[in-house]
Amino acid sequence: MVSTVPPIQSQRPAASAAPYAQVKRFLKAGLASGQWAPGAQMPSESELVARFAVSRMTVGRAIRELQSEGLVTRVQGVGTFAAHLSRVSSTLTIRDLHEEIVARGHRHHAQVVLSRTEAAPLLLAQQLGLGVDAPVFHTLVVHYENSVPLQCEDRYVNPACAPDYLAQDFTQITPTQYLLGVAPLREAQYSIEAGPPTAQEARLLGIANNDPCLVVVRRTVNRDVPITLARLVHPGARYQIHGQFKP
Amino acid sequence: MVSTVPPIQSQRPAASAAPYAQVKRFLKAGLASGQWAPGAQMPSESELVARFAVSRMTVGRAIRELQSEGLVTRVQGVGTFAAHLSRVSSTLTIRDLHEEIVARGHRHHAQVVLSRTEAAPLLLAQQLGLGVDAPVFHTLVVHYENSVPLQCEDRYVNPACAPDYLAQDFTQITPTQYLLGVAPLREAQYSIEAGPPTAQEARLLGIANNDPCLVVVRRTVNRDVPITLARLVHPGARYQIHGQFKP
DNA sequence: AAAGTGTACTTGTCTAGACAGGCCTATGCA
DNA sequence: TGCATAGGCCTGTCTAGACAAGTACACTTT
Repeated sequence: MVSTVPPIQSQRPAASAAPYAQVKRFLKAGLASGQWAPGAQMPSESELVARFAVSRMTVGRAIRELQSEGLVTRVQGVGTFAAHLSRVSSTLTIRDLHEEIVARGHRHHAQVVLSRTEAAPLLLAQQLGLGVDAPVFHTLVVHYENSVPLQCEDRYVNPACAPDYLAQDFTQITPTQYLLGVAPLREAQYSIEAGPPTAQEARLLGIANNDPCLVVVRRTVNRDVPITLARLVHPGARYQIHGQFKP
Repeated sequence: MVSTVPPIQSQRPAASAAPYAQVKRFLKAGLASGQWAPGAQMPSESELVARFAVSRMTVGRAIRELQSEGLVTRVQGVGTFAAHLSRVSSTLTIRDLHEEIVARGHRHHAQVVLSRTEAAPLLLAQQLGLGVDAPVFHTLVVHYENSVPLQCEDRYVNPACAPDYLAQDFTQITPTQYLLGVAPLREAQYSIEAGPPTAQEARLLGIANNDPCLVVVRRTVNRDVPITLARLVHPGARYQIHGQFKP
């Protein structure tokens, strides 16, 4: 057996994390404690290099990650500054409803109310980049969590992107899941608002005509080709979006 | 004058971006075009090193940034894989309302309906980490955009975090702005839901008692000390949250 | 056949030094 | 006084090589 060369880089004790993570933690702690008020200048890279006895690449990575998290601002030639946290931003995730329900340990089932081809009226045609009266697929599916209606999914699909869309059994696979498999997602726009349900939605969801609903309208696009436009209506009393912001 | 050493690193032509950005762009383009379907294995670091004639640190940075954007998944010892975009996630930013209105080029003004100290009931005391019947600050402010009521801000504040809270003139500075200046923000939780306004909120917002409202409940925490609990009620017809997802 | 072993490949991380370029200020000259 | 310039400090980026550690697979041994 060949004798091994003594390791140049000592192995870290399990207790302490990677050096870049330590630097990052130090800076985060200072920001959280108010040591650097918003707008204040933070230690320069070379100061941190000296303090932690690591290379500049390492502190650079730590600071760059904080920057991408929006916690610090950097100006070339000037320095690094604690960011003004004037906005609370967090990653909002809109998951497929089936996934969400199953993750809660509940049963999900769906009821297909409508599944057919229609002629696109002007507004819809514009949204999907089609001509007026061009054929579009239209489905209306109600999703249940433990037998309670939770979402009314009114969806229009561009036939060019998913020609076999209407042939699917949407009690077995959600439209979202099917479309993600068929057309890679490139871009999505959504709006979240509160509003009344339509008469049909109220009936399908088992709520009153003036019960507030959380309405998510989502439009997905792939390489400038619109794929689908969906209106997801949830009874306000049964559905909330939760989020968290944590530096 | 001392003669300069010939540069080892050739300067880049202005047209092409930094090498790490080029690698990143190449990978993004492949993901967008469907060259690597979700779950498919992507080129390894060493392949990219050979293809782009750059160092491993450079391709590593490119891939790591894609990972932090959620576009790829990496497994040590195995490889890098195109991510399943099974969830549409985007950065949701809840901005201070004043900022938001001014950014739209509109006028903002506020009306202070209530500003006083109250004794915390049980549920509120729990949320703010106080004892039952401990004093809390309570403000109720209505925000207007171009003289139309847009938000009813019902807020409770932990006096320990902002002793001078009630002395502020909230027609001049929003509670959010003041609190951000006084107590560095460390953590926020929020929920978004649709619901009816209270009778008082309906009156203040000039809407009917059963008009749907978009309600954001936000709780902010600093180093395990709760700062404030806010209920922000918006008329459903006048306020929407917009978002976008773009790799 | 089952269990262990070695090896190749992959990502994860770090270093020491280098060049590039933006910004600020002190210095010197007109 | 006003302007131009030269340092000095800062971030932005890259390199070549190294060690660490996880995974997969073929091969050997029991």
